[in-house]
Amino acid sequence: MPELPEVETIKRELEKTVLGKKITGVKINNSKVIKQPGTASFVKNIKNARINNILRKGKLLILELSSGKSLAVHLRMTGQLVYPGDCKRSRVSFKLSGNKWLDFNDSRLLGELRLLGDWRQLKFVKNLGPEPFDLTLDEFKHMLAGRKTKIKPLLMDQTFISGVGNLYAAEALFRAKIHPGRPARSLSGKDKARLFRAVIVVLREAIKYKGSSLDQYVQLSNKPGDYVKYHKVYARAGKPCLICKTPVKRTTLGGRGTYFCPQCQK
DNA sequence: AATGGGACCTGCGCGC
DNA sequence: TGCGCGCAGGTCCCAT
Repeated sequence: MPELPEVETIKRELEKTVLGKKITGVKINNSKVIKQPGTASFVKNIKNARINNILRKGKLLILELSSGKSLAVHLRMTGQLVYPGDCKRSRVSFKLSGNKWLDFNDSRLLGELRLLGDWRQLKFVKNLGPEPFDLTLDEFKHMLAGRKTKIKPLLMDQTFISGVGNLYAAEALFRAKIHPGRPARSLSGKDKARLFRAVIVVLREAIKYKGSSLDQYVQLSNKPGDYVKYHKVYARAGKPCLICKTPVKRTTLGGRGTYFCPQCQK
């Protein structure tokens, strides 16, 4: 489940390996993941373009091309980018100068590839909230003020802040000792400060360890990320809280599995 | 504004 | 051993 740290990890590896390379060919094994434009036009318009710049906006990866177009990649749940790839399980593979392939894998076909003129015009991008790293504590506090929503779904709302998903929301709330169901506006100043710091720390640590490979996420090199061993609550239902030994609880909030310690998180 | 549901999808683990 | 089922969660969309 790629969130900000996973996508950032891939972005940094792409910069080291494929930046400046030319896309010399495209192999499409399942056109379902190509949302824009049609298949033929996608192939025609991406061929012979050079990868000029690589960006990340929230969980969205953007490859700016020499043609003036950009390739936007959203991994959603099970998307992977692998380089060099082998084309075996890929939905779409890009042949790059040097004759190695960049594979887009996606077992569940929920991921998205788009080739477009100006990625800034994408609705998803326009609606994105600020990156956590770009915020000050004061700004964060103001954003929570008056919000009735439960804090965990709010953290995961990409129009509120961008990049936090189910896993890192749970980890940040645990570290901040805040119950995931608390209305956002009920948080005290100190709560907000702890939460803000926890979000930043968790994301930074996860980037440092190259992401969490619980499910399908892998780094560009096809190796798993190492952050799972530093998880404290996610997917630990019934296991003792690492602080107080109370069994970790699992509930559903906003339709998502939610893990927390009923003793530590108030 | 907030909330809840369904849709998109496939692979996995579970119970029987 | 095999089968059906629920579930995993990122995003969009619709209803209330």
